[in-house]
Amino acid sequence: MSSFAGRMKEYPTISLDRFDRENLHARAYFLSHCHKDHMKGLKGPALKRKLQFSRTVRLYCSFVTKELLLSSPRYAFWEEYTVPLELESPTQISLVEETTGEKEDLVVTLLSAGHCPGSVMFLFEGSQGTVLYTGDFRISAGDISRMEHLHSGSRVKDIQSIYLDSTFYDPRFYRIPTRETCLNGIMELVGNWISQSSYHVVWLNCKAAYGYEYLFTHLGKRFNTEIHVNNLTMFKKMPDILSYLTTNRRTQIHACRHPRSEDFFPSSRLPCGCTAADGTPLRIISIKPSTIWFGERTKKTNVIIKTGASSFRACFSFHSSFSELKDFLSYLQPVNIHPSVIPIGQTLAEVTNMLKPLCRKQSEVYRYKPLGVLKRSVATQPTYGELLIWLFCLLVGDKVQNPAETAPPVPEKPPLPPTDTDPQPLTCNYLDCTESNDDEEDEEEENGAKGDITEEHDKSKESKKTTLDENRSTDPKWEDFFTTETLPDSQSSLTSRSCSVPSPSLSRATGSQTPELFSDGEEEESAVNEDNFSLTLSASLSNHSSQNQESELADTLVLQHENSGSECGNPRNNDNNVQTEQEAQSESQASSDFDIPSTPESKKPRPDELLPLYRKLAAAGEMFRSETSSRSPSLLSI
DNA sequence: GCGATCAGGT
DNA sequence: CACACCTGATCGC
Repeated sequence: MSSFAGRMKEYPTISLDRFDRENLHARAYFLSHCHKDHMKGLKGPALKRKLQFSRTVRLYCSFVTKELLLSSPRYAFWEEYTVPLELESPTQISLVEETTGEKEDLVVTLLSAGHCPGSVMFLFEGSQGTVLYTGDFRISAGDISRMEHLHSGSRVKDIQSIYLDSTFYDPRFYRIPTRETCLNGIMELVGNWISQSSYHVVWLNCKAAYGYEYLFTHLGKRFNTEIHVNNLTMFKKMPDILSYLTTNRRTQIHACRHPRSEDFFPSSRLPCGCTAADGTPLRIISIKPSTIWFGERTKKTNVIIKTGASSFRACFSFHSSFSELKDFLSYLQPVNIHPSVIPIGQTLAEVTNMLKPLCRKQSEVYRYKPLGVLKRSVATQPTYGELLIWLFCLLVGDKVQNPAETAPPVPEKPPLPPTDTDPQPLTCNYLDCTESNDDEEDEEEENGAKGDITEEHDKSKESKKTTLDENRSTDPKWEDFFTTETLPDSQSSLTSRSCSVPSPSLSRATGSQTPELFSDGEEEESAVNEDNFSLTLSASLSNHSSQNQESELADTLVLQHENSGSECGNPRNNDNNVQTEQEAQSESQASSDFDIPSTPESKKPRPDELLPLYRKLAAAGEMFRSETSSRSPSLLSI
C-alpha cells in the first residue's frame, strides 16, 4: 500500500495520488491509476469546493484512468476538471499560484506502468531537474531500456529522483515469473480443463480490484469465449476489454464474486450460482491469482500450484519483483530514490537506506555522464548503507554481486532513434501557456522546447500534437496500457502501441516462445488426475507445502518453462526459495560480488583494483558483530 | 447524519 | 505470502 504523502521535494506545488491534507493546496493533481489507495481525498468535499473556485487546477491522468474514474458516480464531479494525456507525449503544464499569479512550467510525460489498465508513471522535467514518479508499476527486466522518453538520444536521462513503488523491494521477493510466463501457465491450465466438456468450468478467484483484465482478454481470445463478471460498466467505453466480458452466467470461465461467501465452494458451486441447463453437475476448478516469488532462478518456473482437489493458485503480480526493481534502478541510476511503500515494521528511513546502494554515488554526481565514456572510479567506497544491504542480502540469501558484473543489461538496449528525432514536441496546456520553456539544459531538448508547439516533428510517430481542450477520441485505448513487452501469443491484440522503439531483444524479454526453450527435455511429465488432466509435475517447493496439505498430488505443477532469464544470476541447483544462512554465505563466496550499480559501459575493474575496495569493506565489517566479520574473508577471496 | 479512521476479514 | 477492497465500529464535527 502506498504511503506516499502526495508531494515530491523537487516540485512541491503539485500532488500525486494523494488529495487530502496539504495536498489541498496543490496547483495541479496527477492520478497514476484508479486503485483506492492512490485516491485518498479524491472525492473529498474540500477538494470539490476548491475546484469550483479554481480556474487553473486540474487533474492529469491517462485516458483510461479518466474513464475508470468517471465511471463511479462519486467521482463524476471531476469530469470538467480532468485532463487526460496521451502516453509518451510530453506535455507542458503551467503551475499557477492563483492568488499571486506566480507561474512555473513543467513538462510531464506519461509512461505505461504495467500495473493495471490506465496506470502510468509520470516523468517530470523542469527547473528542479528530471523526476520520475512510478505510481504502482510492473516493468520486466530490460524493458526500461526501451522507454524512449527516459533517454536523450542514446543516453539515459539524468534523473534526480525516483519516487518508487517499493512494494517488493525486499530480497524475499527476489524473482516473480514474468507476466507472460504466468499467463501461459494459466492458459494451459484453463485450456486443459474446459476442453474436456462444456460442464468443465473455471472460476478465477480474483480480488475485488481491477487489474486482471489482460488475463480475461487473453483467455477470452484464446478460448473464444467471454468471462462472467459481476459488473462491467466501468469498461463500457473500452471495447477491447468489454468484448471479452459478460454478465451472462452461461460461460465456462467465471471471474464473478459473491458479496459475502468466498471459499466454501468451489467444487460444488460458482459464486453466481450458475448451473447447467440440463441439471448435469458442473465440474469446477478455482484458480486464485497470487503473488508467488522465487528466491533464485531455477531452470523451471512453477507458476501454478495445486492447493486442493480442485483448487489452484496461479502466479500473478501487479508489482515489480526485487530483481526487476534492481534492474530498473541500476539502469536509471537516479541521485535519490524515495520509496512509496513502507512495509509494516519498517520506517521510511530504513527503506530509503536500503535503496541507497542503487542511487548514483554522490561522488559521481558531478562527473557522471549517463551511458557515457567515463569510467567508474575504483576509489568508490561502499557506504555504511551499502554495507548494511550487503549484509542483509547475505543473511536472507540474496545473490551478492560483484560491482564489475552488476552492469545493467545495457547491451540489450536496442538502437534508439537518432538524436535528431529526440526533441520532444511540447504541447500547450489549455491555460494557454504556449510560450516555450527554455529552462531545458539538455541541448537535445532545445529544439523541441523552442519549436513550434504544433509542429509535427516526426511522421514516423503518431502525431503528438496535443491540444488539450479539443475533442479527441474519448475511447481510452486499452492497449496503451501495456508496457513495451508484449505477450508471446502472436494472435494477441494487445501488442504494444507504446513500443515506439524497435525491440530486437523482445524475444529474449518475453522469452517463452523461442522454440529451444521448450525443447530441453528436462521436464518430468506425468498424468495428474483422473480426468485425463495432464499437467507437468516437478518436485515440491518445500516452502509451498504448507499450502498444499489437502492435496494428495505433487504440490507444484510446472506448466511453463522459465523463460530466458539469464540476466539475473546463476541458476541454483536448489529449488528452495529460502536458503539457510550457510547456503547464502557459500553462495556469496562463490559469486563473491556485491551490489553496486555500475556505470553502463564501464570497464570491469581488475581484481587488483578491487582490492582496496574490499579492504575497506573488510575493515568496516568490524563495525558489526564478530560473526559478520567472519564473512569478510570471503570477500577477499576473488 | 456524515466523513474519516481503524481493525478485521477476504 | 501480500494486495486491494469491503464491512463494521468508533470518533469527531
